[in-house]
Formats: sequence, C-alpha cells, structure tokens
Amino acid sequence: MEAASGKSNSHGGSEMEEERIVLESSSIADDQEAGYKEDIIVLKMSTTSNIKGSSAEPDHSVASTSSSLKEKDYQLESARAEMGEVREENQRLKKYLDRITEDYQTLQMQFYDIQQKANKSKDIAIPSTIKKYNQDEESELVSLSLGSFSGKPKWNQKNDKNPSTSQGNVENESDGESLSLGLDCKYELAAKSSAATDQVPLANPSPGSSLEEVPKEEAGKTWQPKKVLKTMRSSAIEDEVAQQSPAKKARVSVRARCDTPTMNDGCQWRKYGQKIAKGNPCPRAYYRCTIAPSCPVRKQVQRFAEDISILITTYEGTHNHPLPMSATAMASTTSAAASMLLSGSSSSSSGSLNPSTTAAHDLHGYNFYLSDNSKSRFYTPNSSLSSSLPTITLDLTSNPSSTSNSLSHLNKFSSSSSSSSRQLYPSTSHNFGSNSESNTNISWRTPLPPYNISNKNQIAPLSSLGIRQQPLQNSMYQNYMQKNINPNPNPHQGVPHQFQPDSIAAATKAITSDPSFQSALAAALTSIIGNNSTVGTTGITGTLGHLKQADGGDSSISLAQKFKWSDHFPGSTTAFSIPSVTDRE
DNA sequence: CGTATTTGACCTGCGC
DNA sequence: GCGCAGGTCAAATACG
Repeated sequence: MEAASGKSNSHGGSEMEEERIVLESSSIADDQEAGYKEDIIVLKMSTTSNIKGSSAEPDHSVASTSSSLKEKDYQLESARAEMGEVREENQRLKKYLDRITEDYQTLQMQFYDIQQKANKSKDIAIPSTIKKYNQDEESELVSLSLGSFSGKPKWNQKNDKNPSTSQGNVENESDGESLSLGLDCKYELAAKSSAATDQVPLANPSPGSSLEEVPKEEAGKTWQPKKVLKTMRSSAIEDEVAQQSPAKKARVSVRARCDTPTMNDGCQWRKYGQKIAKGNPCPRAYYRCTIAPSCPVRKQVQRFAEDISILITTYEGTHNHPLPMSATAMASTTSAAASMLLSGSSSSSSGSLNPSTTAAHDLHGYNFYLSDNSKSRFYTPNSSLSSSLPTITLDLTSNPSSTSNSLSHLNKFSSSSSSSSRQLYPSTSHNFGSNSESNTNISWRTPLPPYNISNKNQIAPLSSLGIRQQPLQNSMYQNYMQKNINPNPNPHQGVPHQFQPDSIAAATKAITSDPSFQSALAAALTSIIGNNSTVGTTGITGTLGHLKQADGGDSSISLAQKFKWSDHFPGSTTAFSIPSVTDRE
C-alpha cells in the first residue's frame, strides 16, 4: 500500500481518480480494525473504479499517452491487489463477527433460560386468561425489536433468515411505517417457548404483517375506554386483569426542557383529565393515545416543580398500533427504556436493577433513573407520581456523565466486540444528556427556524454522539425535521415537532445501545462484508438498511430501509457514517 | 356540528 | 374505617 501510495504521489495529479483510489486504499490500512469502515471504503473503491472505467475513454481522447496508460494499469493492478487484501481482511472480520454473533446468541439463550426459570413459578399461578392479557399489556420478558416484528421472538429467528417472511414486510416498510425499523417493545412471556407462541399481541401481530395489522382482537384484550372499562372494573375476571398490572407495568418518564405545554412526540393524544398533584403547583395533565381507539398508552405531562422549563412526560403502556413516523423515535426510546426496566426488574441476575430500590444507571451514558417513585433521591416528577409502578426516567436535561464519543463506541463495538460475549450491554458512552453546557458542539443550538422554540431542548443528538458537527449534518437534521413536520397528519397538535431532537437522540441512543441492535449490526456488517456487491451507500446507513435482514428479513428490502433510515434518522445515519464523512473532508 | 378540552365528581388504592 | 391523593369519567364548554 505504501508503495502504491508513493507511486501515486510520484505519478502526479494527471489521473485524479486513480489517485483517489490509492489514497482511499491507504486509508484502509490505517483503519483495519474498523470493519465497517473498510467495507465502506472497499465499496467506494469499486465505485470509483467503475466511474473511472466509464470516464476513461473520454479522458483518453484528451491526453493519453502509452506511458500514462501503463501507469494507470499498474495502479489498477495495485489497487486490485489491495482490494484482494482488503477482501481477505473482510473475510476475517466476517468470521470474527460471526463468532461474536454466536456468542451473543448463546448469551441470549442463557439469559432467557434464567428468566424462564425465574418466572416459571409465577406463570403456574397465573390463569391462562390473565396470561394472555399479560401478553398484551405487560409481561416479564421484554425484548427490543429492531427491524420487523414477528410472531416469534426475534432472538430465535435472527439467524434463520426467512425470505418469505421478510418479503411480506417489504410493503410495510416502504410505506413510511418507520416503526418497523424502530425499536419497539415486544413483550413476551417468559414461557413463550412452551406456549406455542400465541403471543400475538401488541405491535407484534404476525410474522409477515408487521405493524400494519392493527390487531382488532386486541380491542377486547387491551385497555377499553370509558364504559367498557367501567364494566371491566366491575367484572371479577377483569379484576384479575387489573391485578397483574401494578407489578409489571413499567412507566417511562422523560424529562426534557420544553417551553410548550406538551412536548410533541409525534403521537396523537387526547387530554382526558387534569389534576393538581400534591407537592407541585403545576397541574398534571392526563393524555391517552388516540391514534387507535384501543391503544392503552397514556401519558402524564407535568412541569417540574423546581424548574418550570422542564417538562416531565410519563408514558405508560405500549402502542398496539402502527405509529406515525414522527412518533417512532419517542416510542422506541420509551420502549427501550421500559424494556430495560422490565428486564432489569424481572431478571434476578441483575441485582442492581432491583425495582424496590432506587438506582441510577448510566448505561451507555443514558441518564436512566430507576425508581420506586416514593423515595427516589434522583428524580421523580414529584413524589406523587403514582404508586408502585416501576418507573424509569430518561433525563434529557442534565449534563452527560461521560463524554466518550460514539466514534469510539463504534470502534469499540467493531474492534473490541470479542468481549461482548461477556457484556450484555457493551460499555458505551453515548451522551444523550442533552442540554449540556459543557457540550462543545454548539452548532445544534444554532437557530433551526422551526424548532428554535425549544432550543433548549435541542439536545444535539449528533454532538452528543460525539461527532463533529458539520453543516451537512445540520442540514440533514433540518431536512429531517422538515420532512417530519409536513407529513405529520396530526392537526390537533399545535405544537411543532420541537421534541424531535430529543426523541431522535434518545431513540438513536436506545437503538445503538441495545444489544439486539448490536447483534443486528454485527449481522448486518457480516452481510455487507459478505456482499461486496452492495453499491451506492456509505457507512452504516447501509448497515442499518440491513437490520431487517439481520432480524430475519432479506436484503432485497435493505435499500428502501436504507433510505428510510437516512431520511428519518439522519442523526444516527450521520453518526454511523462517520468514516465516509471524514473521508470526504 | 363534530371534535377537543375543561373541570367537577367519582372511583380506587394506600396509609394511618 | 377514614381521609388523602392519584387517576378517570363524562357533562359542559370551547373551538374550528
């Protein structure tokens, strides 16, 4: 490589594209550890080569001597040689990733074994009807689903890619159903394996249909509005249903700076009540999701007593319907947080996540506070925030506790993932803690016209990822925001999408820190490495596009998803595209 | 006129 | 059992 590079330099600048190939090849040598980057560069090389090939003939007519042609050939040769080396390296990395993925799968199985054992006794005592309800509402086991939803736990099907299944998802994914790409919470009974997978529920309708199916049957199983609920209350049977909730229902409290009465998370909410809670002069508003009549999700909105600018939004429940694109970020975030909480509380192995105590977690740099509400010393909206429901708080207002950047995270992920077999949550340090004044990446707070209302809330998702802020990224972000403002079919929410940055950031963080994501990422990288034919994409944008594949889909849809991701999550996309971004600078 | 919000009443759970 | 507080209902009201 060095030789090639030297030759390129000595050759002069007559063949710009040749030079570019060689330079990029040498950058491969610099970053051999970063498998994804290599792959990107390889793609870039081949692309560039193609470009060169197509443009070669016109160039020849201009100034082509035989010597320059020889030089060209030589450089082509060397470039090809390097490509071969890189391919070898890719193969090596591919095997490496396979091994990691296997390790991860093994760990997952062990994890579920443990949970199954822990929950088996409980399941025995629970009537089947309640069991079924639990599947709808809450349950012990929570999994984060990246990519498509399926009837089967995705853990099991992660590796057995089922083309037919994924084919069925293509349409769903291509019609703006971005949630299918987002993180969402899938609640699964621990005894899922034994129960012939009648765990249909929630956003988990059927293997092929993803979210598009609004489960009609669930209307009867999940929360029923108004009088129906009242009837349920009086019913002894449903009393049992009510009993199961308190212990297992998780709530996710999002704390963010917001100047508007309610932060716009993209969902459609209907206010159904308001109360002055004790200890807080600010009224607490109660909302329920109105996207689907049977949606059990509710949220409480209240201002923080000690800082009016902080809005506390507490989410409860899981959407049982497709979400608008703009709502997926927050839904994903809360789901991920809830899953953290639930898995933590249900897992006896994670002693630190005892729901009966208060604990603050800096997992992956999140400011996650688990609390039992009554004695939280970290934060609860106020002490009155509802009884005994375990609550996890996403603090999007405080300073991040650590400042590692995502680049290091990505590198860590790609380079040190051998240790991931031991880490359920590989240590990452994304700081979505938004509002950090110490954050050097101020550019996100530069006025973004439609969103400057909540500028305080513009938590610089990218900056928090530790990525250099580029004008490009800003514009991408703005594009994203604009795209999501316009298509929002919600005329009832007068509040602009001022919370999107938080949502995106948190969602991105949730996604990237989720083990399943990492597993999917690994699989995706593997698939990319295996398919050098992938063209026209850069960075993990392409990788994210393969998440579906990693989750049981096929690669034929990856392109559409790719664009989806890049459209909808420019933050994450840009974040993962670091190599290409830096390359082009 | 349809839909969303407001708000007082009511229900429920919990602690004493 | 009683009172308190959180949560919800539903009639009244506001709004487009």
